[in-house]
Amino acid sequence: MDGFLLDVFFGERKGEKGIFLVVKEKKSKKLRYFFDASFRPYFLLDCNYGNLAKEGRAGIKKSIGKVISAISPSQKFNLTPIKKIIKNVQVTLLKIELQDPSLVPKIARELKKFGKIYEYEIPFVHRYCIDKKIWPSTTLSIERSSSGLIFSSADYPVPSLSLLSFDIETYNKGGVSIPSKDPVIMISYDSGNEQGVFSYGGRSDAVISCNSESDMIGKFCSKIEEIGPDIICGYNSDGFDLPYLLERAKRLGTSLSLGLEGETPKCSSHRMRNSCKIPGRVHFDVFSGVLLMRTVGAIRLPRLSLSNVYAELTDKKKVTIDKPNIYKFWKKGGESLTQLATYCQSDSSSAREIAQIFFPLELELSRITGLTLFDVSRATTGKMVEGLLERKAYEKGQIILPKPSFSTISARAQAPIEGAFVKLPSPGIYENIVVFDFRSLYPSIIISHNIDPSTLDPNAPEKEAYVSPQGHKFYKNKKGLVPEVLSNILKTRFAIKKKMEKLSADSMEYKYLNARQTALKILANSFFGYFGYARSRWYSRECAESITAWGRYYIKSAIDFAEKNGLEVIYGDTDSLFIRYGAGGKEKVLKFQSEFNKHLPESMNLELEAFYTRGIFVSKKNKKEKKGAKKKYALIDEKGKIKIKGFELVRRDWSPIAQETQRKVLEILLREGNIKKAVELVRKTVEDLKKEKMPLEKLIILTQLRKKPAEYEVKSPEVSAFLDAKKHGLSLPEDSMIGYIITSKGKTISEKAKVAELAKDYDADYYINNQVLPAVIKILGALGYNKTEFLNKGSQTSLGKW
DNA sequence: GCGAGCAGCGTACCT
DNA sequence: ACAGGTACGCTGCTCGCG
Repeated sequence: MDGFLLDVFFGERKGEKGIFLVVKEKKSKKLRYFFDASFRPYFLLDCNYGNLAKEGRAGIKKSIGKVISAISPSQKFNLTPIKKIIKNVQVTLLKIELQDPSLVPKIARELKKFGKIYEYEIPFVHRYCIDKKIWPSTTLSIERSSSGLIFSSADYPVPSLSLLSFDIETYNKGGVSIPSKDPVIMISYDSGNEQGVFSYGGRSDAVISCNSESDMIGKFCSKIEEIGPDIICGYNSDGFDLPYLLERAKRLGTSLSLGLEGETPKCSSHRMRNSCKIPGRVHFDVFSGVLLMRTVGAIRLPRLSLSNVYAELTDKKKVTIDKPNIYKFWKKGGESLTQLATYCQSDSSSAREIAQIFFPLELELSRITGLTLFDVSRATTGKMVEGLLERKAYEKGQIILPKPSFSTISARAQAPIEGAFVKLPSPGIYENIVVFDFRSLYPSIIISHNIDPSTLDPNAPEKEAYVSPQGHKFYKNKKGLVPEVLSNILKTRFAIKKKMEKLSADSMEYKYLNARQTALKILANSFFGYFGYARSRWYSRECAESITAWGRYYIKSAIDFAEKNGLEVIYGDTDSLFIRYGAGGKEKVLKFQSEFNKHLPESMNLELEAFYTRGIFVSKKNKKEKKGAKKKYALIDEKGKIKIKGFELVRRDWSPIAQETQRKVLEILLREGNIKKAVELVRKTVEDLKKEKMPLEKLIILTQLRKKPAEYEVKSPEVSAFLDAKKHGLSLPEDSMIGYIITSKGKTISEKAKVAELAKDYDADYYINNQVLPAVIKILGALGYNKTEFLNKGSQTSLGKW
């Protein structure tokens, strides 16, 4: 049978316990389960197998037997020798096969006394896929034999997968809905071809009327079964919709059969995060896709609410509703119910739209890493790298390194490695700037110097090794695991990019390739972090610090080389350098680039990022020494496009009025170079603030509380605003974004800070002197505009400080 | 008792 | 729960002075 491997999970169904594969059959295009109970979980023991006497073996068997008889007496086990490479040396280990995966870590720990244990904490589903050499989210052929399932590759394209989104509304009279008492009042879905809203109680043409909550849940489940989607998605459905529905169904004594063949979702909670499987389909929580986008820097939003994310990704506004009154809309019925239905439907539809944007990327990440779609969509980049390395290590016959112990993790975390180099800029405004950067600096360093724990050897002869700036040696000949995996990733990505050049950007092929190259890029950029990640299996301090040391070496070499060629390097950070060039200087900088590239290893390259007509660097604030500020600059390119980094206006913890004023000042200076106009603008803003006519929403400062309020040592304005709000009976979730305004009442700034909902006025002096002026003064200062000038022409009071 | 100066906390940014 | 480098506001302390 040919099909697409949608999911692999371990569980129990119809009395059968084991591995289930969920496959979309090629012919029927239908989903079906394949059950395989033949594969045994196992771990490895390094007990000096070659010299293991009979008594030793008997001792091991006895120990295993002891644990088994205490927990699960009917369990069988099996011992066989197996060869693995540990640190470049082939050794024979004892493979201990068991029946129940949950016994693996327990028995492994018991056998520690006989030697070092390995591969006892590999998730069973992943273990199965690795050993069976099957890749989730790919097509394959399956045959059933007496000894379980047999796989071979099937060469046909990935079928299109159907995606249905849903959303629920809950009764919320008491503020936050509590699943033990507040019913689900509405459910909507969108499959692309079909939308619908279920509700009960009131009547409206916009809803399919149900008799009760449980009738509604039943009708929803029937609809899912009828449509039979491959993927079910929602927004934060791991954290809210599915656990809520499950709890309601349980209380109502009804089933929530959203899975294939009536299976019900299974929710589990792991380290604060909840996840819900829907057996036989893939439950894709769009929110986890959003989190991934945030970690790779693709989106940056103060709040990751559905409406914010939707607006950011599609440039469209979503229907909204007065959320605290949702229960009233429902109760009222009629037009109100229609309104609520429209809102609920729009939540489903926008979640689906976002899911469609992310899905191709998630699919490729799954295909590349070998993690299931379910797992990869919930994985951090560290988990993805780990999954891929586990597989590749197995393919090469290498041992999968163990997870570090708690004490190892904390020891690693306490000794951070030295990072990148940042060149100190001189404050000022510059004309004609060119920016060069090393694309994929760290990945290319890893490849060109064969950096890997297995190639690291302090005793390597200098001739046979790459020697890092601190003297770590890496063998040149035998290719390391990470360099090998990484160079395949980069090669593939390069080939894809080349292919894309010939395609039109709106073709299906282009979109698919773009998702694939993005997935490869995300992975490539994660390997360095994984070496230095305290919880990493392949952690290597030497590798991580060699990478950054070589990184510093290369960027400094580029700067030196440029300066030796008479060029002025004004700034550089990690892998980039900013050069000022004079009249006719374009050829000169391009010549520098090509000359410099001749000195680099093959896989490394300094590339031209862009030419800029003007740029501004400022000095640091509140420091006596007039040093330039790093990681803060504004540039305008030859097409008039402005790029701003690090300034207050890109930081959400500054008020919109300060951000807006700073943006306008930078724009005026970059586009027109008109200082007077910029100063005039600032003065006008200050006047407006002083008249106390500034709308309050322009004064809201956003800050995230990253700890529980009680855990703070210092009572900062945002903490103080939170506590004040709580005193006023406002229910704000802990660990959330606080929007506050500095009001006029109070002595310290913290006392004056009130959450936006409670603020009635604002402290003009604070917004002038602590927000707007600090945001612009350094910029104007960089242009030789000094405070006396400001004082003379400026209006009295508030400018006095400057 | 009080303001200046500074260290440390804390957040959000850059690559 | 991928890395380190950096800016900078605010609180709360120390210190010197009266």
